[in-house]
Amino acid sequence: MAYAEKLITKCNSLPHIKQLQAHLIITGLFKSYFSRSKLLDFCATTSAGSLPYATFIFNNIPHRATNDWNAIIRGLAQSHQPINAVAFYVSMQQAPCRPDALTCSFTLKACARALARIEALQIHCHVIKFGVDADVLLQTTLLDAYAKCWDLDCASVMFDEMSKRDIATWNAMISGMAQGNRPHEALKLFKQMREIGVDPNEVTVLGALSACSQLGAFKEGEKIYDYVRDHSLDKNVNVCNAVIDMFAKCGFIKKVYEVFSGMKCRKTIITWNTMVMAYAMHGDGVKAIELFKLIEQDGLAPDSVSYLAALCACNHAGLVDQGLRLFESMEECGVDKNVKHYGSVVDLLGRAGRLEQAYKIIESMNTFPDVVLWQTLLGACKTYGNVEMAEKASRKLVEMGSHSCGDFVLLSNLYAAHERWKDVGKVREAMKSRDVKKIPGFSYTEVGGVIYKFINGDRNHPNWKDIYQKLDEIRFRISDYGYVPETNYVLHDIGLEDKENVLCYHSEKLAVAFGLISTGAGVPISVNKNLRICGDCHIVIKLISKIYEREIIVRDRTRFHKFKDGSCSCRDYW
DNA sequence: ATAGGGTTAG
Repeated sequence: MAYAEKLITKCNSLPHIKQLQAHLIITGLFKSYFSRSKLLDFCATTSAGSLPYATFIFNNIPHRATNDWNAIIRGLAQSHQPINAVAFYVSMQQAPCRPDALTCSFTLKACARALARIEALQIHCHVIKFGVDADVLLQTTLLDAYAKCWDLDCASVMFDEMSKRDIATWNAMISGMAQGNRPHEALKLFKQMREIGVDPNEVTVLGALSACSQLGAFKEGEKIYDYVRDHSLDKNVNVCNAVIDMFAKCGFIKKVYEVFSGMKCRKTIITWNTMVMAYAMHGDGVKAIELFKLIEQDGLAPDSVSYLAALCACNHAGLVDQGLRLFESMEECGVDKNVKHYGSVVDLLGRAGRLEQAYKIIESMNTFPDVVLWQTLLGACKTYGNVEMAEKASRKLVEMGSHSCGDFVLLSNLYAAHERWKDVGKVREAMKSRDVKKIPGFSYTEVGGVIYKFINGDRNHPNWKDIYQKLDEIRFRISDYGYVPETNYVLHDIGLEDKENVLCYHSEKLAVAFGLISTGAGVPISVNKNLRICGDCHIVIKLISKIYEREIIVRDRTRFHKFKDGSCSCRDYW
């Protein structure tokens, strides 16, 4: 009775579904589980249906088949509470029917969304127990679930042990690596895949481009863009967005506009947001806001990310009042403010020294401020020497159980600057009593098509001695220009000499020194840092750009710094 | 019993 199944897909509201359900019951088709599960699946997984109603139907089925369970699990896996699918799967184990490959597939999808690694592992055992482990699709689902639950090592083992891999398998592994902060491995896999003759598709290049963005690997990125054009993958808007993002993060703002204006497919809000963010990162606030204003003309509505990008642009360009106006206009534009918008505006006001106003905005929030907000305010207090406000912010951070080293360093240094040594001691004690974590800083730089990674104080590079020697030379030469190390950025509890040493071997300095010794005169040096560039490095690199006559481009966590002739494109406002 | 499942940017 194929007509009933065809009718199901034509339903576009719950009353339609109910009518069809009534029809199935009257004609006796409800008992034939094919039509019934189709109805259930449609009701549980599409926007026309309703998961609660599907559950209601399910509960009224006297003899449930595997497919009935599958429909509900699939619906739950897509819901806001994917973990419920796992609970449902568990209760299915008591039912008379057996789970099949699809049951496992849907449940694994739920595990991936709920970041439930242990549960994914348990389903994996079931997959073997039920004898469906030879299924390539299911193996890929498993691999993807492990990767999404941050167990990339397990995902790799899955991948290595698979006897057959298709394009989706490669894609799952490449995107997994790219999204799991292992961009090197993502690119390695991408190359391997091409070597054995598997043709990347639009999903593959999305993962590979994302890896290039993270690494700032422009040579690799350009090659992928060539491939994209040769294979007409640029008719896919997602691919265009990823290409734009890649060029933006690799520093090629001109290319960004070229790709954007040459797009033949319809732009989405993500395209526009990527563009606004690109100009924000490059410190061109005016251009970013100009693009932001064009969004509506393109028939699209700015969303919360658009506003965040625009606020970020105001931040990086020091457009304080414009940013504030934008922030205040959000409500009437029907866009909800989230903690990131607040963070951005607190940063904006904080940098301008408007600390009281920033504090009031935090107080006015109807959601809980997060750690980052207080850290932002604390940073501004440090800059403007406001001890009282800094204590307020620090107290909040301590209450929230901060384990970040930077928070303690900021407060400690502020006390030290006001010679409140007792308080400095208290902060030191607090640091000892909790397990204060320091996120390791690292930098990438590309020389001759090879990407080198440097960690703070790193001696792993084969030429580390030359690099350190170069840094000594730099230290000597810049002191002629009146350079004094900005030891403010290091905790005041170690000797001055040690402090200078800690600063001197920051990963971005190592990368720049390596660039100086391994590239020819006048060749620009690009460095890519995972954290924000520190104040001392900022000063030193400005001087290097002057003394060594080199253009140095540093991309930090939030933006680009272009150093030339002793000054930086951020105009020391970042 | 029929079919359905995996990979996707800001």
